[in-house]
Amino acid sequence: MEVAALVGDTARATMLAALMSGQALTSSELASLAHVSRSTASGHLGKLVAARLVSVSQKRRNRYYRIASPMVARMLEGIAAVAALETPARYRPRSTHDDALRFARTCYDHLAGRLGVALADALTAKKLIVLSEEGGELTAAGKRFLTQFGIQPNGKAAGRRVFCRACLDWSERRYHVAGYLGAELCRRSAELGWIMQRRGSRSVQLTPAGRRGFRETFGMTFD
Amino acid sequence: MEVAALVGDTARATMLAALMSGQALTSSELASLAHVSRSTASGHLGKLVAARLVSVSQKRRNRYYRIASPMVARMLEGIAAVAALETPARYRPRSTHDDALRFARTCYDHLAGRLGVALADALTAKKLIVLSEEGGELTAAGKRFLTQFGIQPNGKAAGRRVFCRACLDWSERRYHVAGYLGAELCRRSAELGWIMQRRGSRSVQLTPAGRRGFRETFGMTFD
DNA sequence: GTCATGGTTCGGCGGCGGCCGAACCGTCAC
DNA sequence: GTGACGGTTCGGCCGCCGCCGAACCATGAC
Repeated sequence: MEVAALVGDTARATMLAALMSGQALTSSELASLAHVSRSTASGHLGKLVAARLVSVSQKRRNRYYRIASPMVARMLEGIAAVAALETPARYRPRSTHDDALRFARTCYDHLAGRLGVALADALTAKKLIVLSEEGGELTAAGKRFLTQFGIQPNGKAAGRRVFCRACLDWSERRYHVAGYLGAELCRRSAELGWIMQRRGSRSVQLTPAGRRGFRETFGMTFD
Repeated sequence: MEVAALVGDTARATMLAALMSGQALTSSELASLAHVSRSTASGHLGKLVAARLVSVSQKRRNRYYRIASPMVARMLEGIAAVAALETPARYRPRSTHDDALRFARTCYDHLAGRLGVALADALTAKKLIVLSEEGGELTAAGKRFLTQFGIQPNGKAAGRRVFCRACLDWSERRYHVAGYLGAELCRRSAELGWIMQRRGSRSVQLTPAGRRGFRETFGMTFD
């Protein structure tokens, strides 16, 4: 299981966590996020690429790294879920950044945290989706709704991956929506300016427009 | 992600892999399987228990270790699936033990390998279950069949966990049946003497009775 | 009681691998 | 051309952690 050993190193784990935002990041950015020198980061990234955990693409002078596949993302989710369980009632430092992550973040390509779980709850309550640990399904009403919301229920990308899947949220310990649907919900929310993501961070900010939009469209409230 | 670091060590990974057979094993057995001294194994197991990846129970003079939860098992499956992908077309040593594992093994509590995938295929072909990446479902015919086969579709344990779930088989790169149904199919097959498991190994042997049984009951053939 | 067995703890050894800075290589701007 | 910038490679240092054997502590058989 040398894969686990790769993920086991702190610096590499930090880089992978940053890449789990779904963004493509450069070697230098990752170096600074992981608090190591560029040379060290380069070495780590080389190993990750060799192991096919991340892929790299050249754009002008920069090299952009990203998670290699949804399968890798799922593995990392799984590890994070177990890691989150592991801490019993112990003292938890709770930085403000942690709080931000708990509120809303991206999980590779979909929304997670309180926001992600609330969205899943709202969709369920409105009977637009049926979500269970085994997967998820879109209702007829859901199909109509999505089209109206700006998501193609039959988009060309939809056929190539799981349509709707429940993903265990490590901070909320409940499920949120992943798969094609989860990714599209996240993409469309960003497109509408409801959420914004800082570069190099997984945390997601809810804009005033988003606060309004999620309320009016999904009946969600915050605090 | 110190969880990954724990799994990353060769000796611990070997122990976890052995425990993924679903059996409870003693410290000494795990030491010998991982080719380390008892003292070393004891240290490793202490860490795994502390991290809640494995649990331990005392029976007479022996301490029995086992995977702590289905969630941990799922995480390990996920890592194994990625690890199996990682190797491109490279040279693969292929020992006879590996071949045995590829043919049939347990994956925590259900069947995997060619046998596991073939069973999933047979159940699907007979329209007893519907299996997809997102999960699985039992048909009405499936419910009748299971009862007759000796599995309670509504057993008391069924409510506490996912009923039917698709688990990615790392050797076949296709799905087999996991969840309560997967576990019950495995349990019942062993009960009928169709399969046998060697202690400390994940590999599963198909008995002559099993060869007959799987053929007559599920229409499966081997080689 | 004695002896055997299963398991953990302790102390010390050794090596893998992560870390850095310096040097180096391309690409781009000018 | 020169200089700036992003990235990788190299060499060497250092420390963590996995390893073992020996001692120790149980429990159980007799």
